[in-house]
Amino acid sequence: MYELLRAHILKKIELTESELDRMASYFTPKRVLKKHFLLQEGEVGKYIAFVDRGCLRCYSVDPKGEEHVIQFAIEDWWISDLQSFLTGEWSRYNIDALEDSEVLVIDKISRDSMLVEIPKLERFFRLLLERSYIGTQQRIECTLSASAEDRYQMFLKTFPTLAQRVPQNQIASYLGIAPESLSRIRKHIADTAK
Amino acid sequence: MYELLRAHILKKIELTESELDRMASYFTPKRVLKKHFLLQEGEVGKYIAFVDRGCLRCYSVDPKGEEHVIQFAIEDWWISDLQSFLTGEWSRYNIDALEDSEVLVIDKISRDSMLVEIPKLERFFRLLLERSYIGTQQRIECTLSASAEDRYQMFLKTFPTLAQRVPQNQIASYLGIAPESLSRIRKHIADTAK
DNA sequence: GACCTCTCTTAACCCAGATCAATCAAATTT
DNA sequence: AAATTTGATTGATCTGGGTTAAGAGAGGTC
Repeated sequence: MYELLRAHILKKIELTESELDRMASYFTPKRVLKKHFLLQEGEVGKYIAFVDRGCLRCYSVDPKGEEHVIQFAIEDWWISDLQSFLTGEWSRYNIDALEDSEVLVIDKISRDSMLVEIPKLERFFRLLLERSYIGTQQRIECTLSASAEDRYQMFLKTFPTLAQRVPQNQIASYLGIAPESLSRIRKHIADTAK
Repeated sequence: MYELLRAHILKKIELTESELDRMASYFTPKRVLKKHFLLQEGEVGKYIAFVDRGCLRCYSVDPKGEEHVIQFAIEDWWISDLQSFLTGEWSRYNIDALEDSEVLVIDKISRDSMLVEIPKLERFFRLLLERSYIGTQQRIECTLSASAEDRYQMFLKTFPTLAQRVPQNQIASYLGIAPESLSRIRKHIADTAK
């Protein structure tokens, strides 16, 4: 089950077979069933997880008890509370599975050792972060400048697969709109199309 | 004028004097006067800039002609259109100076050479990106869960210096609210306080 | 000192999207 | 298969913040 991870890394940097093997040996497979947690608010985010199969989300719960989806992750994506992972602070986020999932996790000590043993991976993680950073920045731009309907349209375009797999109310939460509003927006799009 | 940059890097990684010198030699000082541009929409973002003195902003202009501030940068911060810089695509952003500023810029070819010559800097940029990514993710969480007033309060807390230096309408744009609304919010805060 | 230009404030009105409430459909559980 | 839970839809109503418009300081510039 390390095949996807190996391929994922080779897309960004070059590693020898033996480096790939040593890299893989730092990761531990973990099964996360639907509605089970990989991380709960108040814990320390021990792991960074690579999704081998399934779908997870990272979300916060505000004082009113409302959930807000920070991030989704399906196959070939990473998910974690990076802040908690890096600083050792308690997490303000929850990460749970929207489908039965299998992930490969690595803890901080292992990752640090791995980066020392295989310094080429520094580059991999820099590239990965560059992409992630660009993604979040685009999401910010989007919320600053576009209407709820436009944001939904962009979501469909950017993440067509996710849009199929994830419940509508979760997408609404990710976009920062009420589920009822998303329902109306979808109706409006459907009406306009025909 | 490389002192601030040297100190900035030493805060995250260890470099020898000679490595610091070689690092600094890759950067070029550049003066950007108030209202002048470091990058304009449609150009390719050639540089990553480290702010030595002054204050700049990165913003997009939407189809209605409205500006949306993506990022501010003052002394000891970095500013760029990372997407354009990395991919070579045309930028959708503008970067201009809100005050007369001095920055240290590095282009892509130089940065790549620098990273090859001083691989320890891979780590520096990874750490820098980790912080930036965490920051943007927190900003997203904030827009998803907090009211305009709460977002402004958090801004004041997180960036007390910026709040002093930057015009109110720019802060409003950064927070995704109309300048008139921010004015009302400030009045409300003042009224509540006394 | 008169004249711009920018930024901020205030007030009246408006609207996109939230909230509340009821219903329906489709999974899950028992 | 009946009962329960979960997610989606629809309608009615409300509201935070947008929009428009007008005026007021505060620098700059001639």
